[in-house]
Amino acid sequence: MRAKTVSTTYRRIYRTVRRIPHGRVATYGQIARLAGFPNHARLVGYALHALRGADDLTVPWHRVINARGEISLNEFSGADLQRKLLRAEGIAFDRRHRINLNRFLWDK
DNA sequence: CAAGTGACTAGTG
DNA sequence: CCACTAGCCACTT
Repeated sequence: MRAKTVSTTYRRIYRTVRRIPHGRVATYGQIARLAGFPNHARLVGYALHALRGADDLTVPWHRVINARGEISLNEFSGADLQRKLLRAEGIAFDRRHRINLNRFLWDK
């Protein structure tokens, strides 16, 4: 079992992730920046990782992807689930399982 | 307490 | 576009 050490830092990240609108995605770096931790993309990944298995979707973790427009989870840890959730929101994937950030990035 | 790890990224070539 | 790298940092061993 993972100890749920929810620091204020994590809460700040979760709060930011909750702001991502339905049908849009954001990158780890983007969330980090908006949460007030520029250049700490990795921290966001770590925070979301600590969320796996938790009360699903109180935080829309599936809307967070990497800067290349890909899902960072590997096929063994739920990438298909994330794809399914995103598709259900109308987000399209290309042949290589990538998302067109020009179209779906939670922008501006 | 040092070293390893990871849902990252921007820069180079 | 791909491969490799240095920089970042909380958490685990």
